[in-house]
Amino acid sequence: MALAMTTSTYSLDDLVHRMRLHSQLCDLDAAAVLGLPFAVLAHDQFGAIMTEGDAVDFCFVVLSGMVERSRLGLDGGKQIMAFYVPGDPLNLDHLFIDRADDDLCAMRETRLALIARADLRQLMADQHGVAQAAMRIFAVDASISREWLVNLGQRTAEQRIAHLLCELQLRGENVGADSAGARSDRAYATPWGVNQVNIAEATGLTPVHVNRTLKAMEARGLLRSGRNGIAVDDWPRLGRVGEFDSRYLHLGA
Amino acid sequence: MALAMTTSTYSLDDLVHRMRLHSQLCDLDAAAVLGLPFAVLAHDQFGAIMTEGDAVDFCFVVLSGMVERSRLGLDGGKQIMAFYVPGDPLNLDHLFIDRADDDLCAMRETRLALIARADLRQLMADQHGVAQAAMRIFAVDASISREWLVNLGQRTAEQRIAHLLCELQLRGENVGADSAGARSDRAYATPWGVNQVNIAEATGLTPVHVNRTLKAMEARGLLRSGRNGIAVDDWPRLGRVGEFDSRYLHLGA
DNA sequence: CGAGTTCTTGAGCATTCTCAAACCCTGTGG
DNA sequence: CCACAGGGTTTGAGAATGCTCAAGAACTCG
Repeated sequence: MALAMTTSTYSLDDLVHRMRLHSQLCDLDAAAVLGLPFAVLAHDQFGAIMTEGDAVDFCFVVLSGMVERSRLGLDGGKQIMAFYVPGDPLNLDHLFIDRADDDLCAMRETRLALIARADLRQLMADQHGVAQAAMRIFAVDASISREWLVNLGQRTAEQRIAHLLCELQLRGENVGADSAGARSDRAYATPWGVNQVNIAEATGLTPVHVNRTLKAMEARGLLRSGRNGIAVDDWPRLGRVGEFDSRYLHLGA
Repeated sequence: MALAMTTSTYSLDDLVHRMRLHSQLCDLDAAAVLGLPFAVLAHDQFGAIMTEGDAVDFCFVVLSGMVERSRLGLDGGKQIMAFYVPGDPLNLDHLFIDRADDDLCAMRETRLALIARADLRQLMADQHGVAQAAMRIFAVDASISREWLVNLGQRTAEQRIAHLLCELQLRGENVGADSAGARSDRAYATPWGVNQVNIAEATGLTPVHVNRTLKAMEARGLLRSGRNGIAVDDWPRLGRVGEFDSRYLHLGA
């Protein structure tokens, strides 16, 4: 697993930022969130955060790194159902449900904030704006998984990959207050530790086919793919290929 | 559209029943829900309840009939993302989000209760148990759509269909207080107005392939399929085929 | 009886999968 | 400094699952 640490070096800034992507949040609300007590948990790559069936008493928020939510098929197949980037709460559902539905797993070196369920509940009861913002994140996450449903059900391999890349890029750009500055290299979609196997698990394709499809897309000039990740020069074009319409992310205020 | 009517003949009994599937609900909470003012809206088959982009001021609850939630691909493909049966709230997300993400559409003659957003919000603020139960429904619905993601991403046509049928059956059995009695003919899964096209749209397959797969399953003795719907004698067996594990429905109290 | 809807069937094709192996880079230990 | 191990990517050949187009059959309703 990992070790708990002092909280001094880390903050919930990114969480507040994420809340502000969807909701107006007054300064009082923001301060209240930043004042939440939390522990920090460090995970290595492939660190299992929780497993289906676990009883969970904390809400987790990604401080750095990246997390996947997945369910296993009986035949050994793994379906990734969501990715979480810094600022994202992993399991707001555990405010209402006691047992984990899914596996959560760090995809690279990751730090998480652990907030006691009771504390978050209390805060949500006291500060209506916080409750509203949290619920909106929950609703947006549901909207995202429904869009993934469309992706798996209705789109070709190429479209699925294009769509996923666009989503990751846009969400990545919106991480942290200094978004624009921090990730100025807009071309690269995957320094996040997302590899072709991950893409396969998220899109319901085989790694082999993901690779072939990426190479075909590269041949058409849609992107460049290789050991260093995937580079995209023309995001609008990729978006058109993947039928990407960002409304489902609800980023506009 | 349809016409609003007097509320006297209809009640939110089934909603209370659905809440009790996931949560303990004290009598006071239940009474409060039953006391909610609501209007009744009648829809014919294919009646559009709302369309992506609509501003919505009401929360809808299915009184009778069946509703689908879908998103359209640009190429004309339709992906059904959820089915709603009597007692199910359609759009709890609109407590937190103002614009509709998806299309909602009646699949047969359907009656809906319209509850003003403000009223439901007020009730949830006053009665903590109701808020808890509503949020739990919201969380369970999210869990269901994640299971659908596994269905589309990881399973064969036969498994997808088997899984969907098992889910519909189990949810159908749990509708209304008199569940056991009302739907005593446990064999039939689809008097609900779910046809092969609907199954196709929900599973990401073509209607033609759904038909062929059903016939193949019939040949193996898994079910009987025809104009009258689909009949299943051995649900456990069908469940095994579809890797159906009902935990994701959170029906156990 | 005719129109509409849903189900059924056929033939050919496309996308995606499976199995299997090679390759490339990076980091590690002799 | 080189051999080697390991993760990720790349490629090939053959097979399968599911799709497209197209038409026919069965039941329902007016």
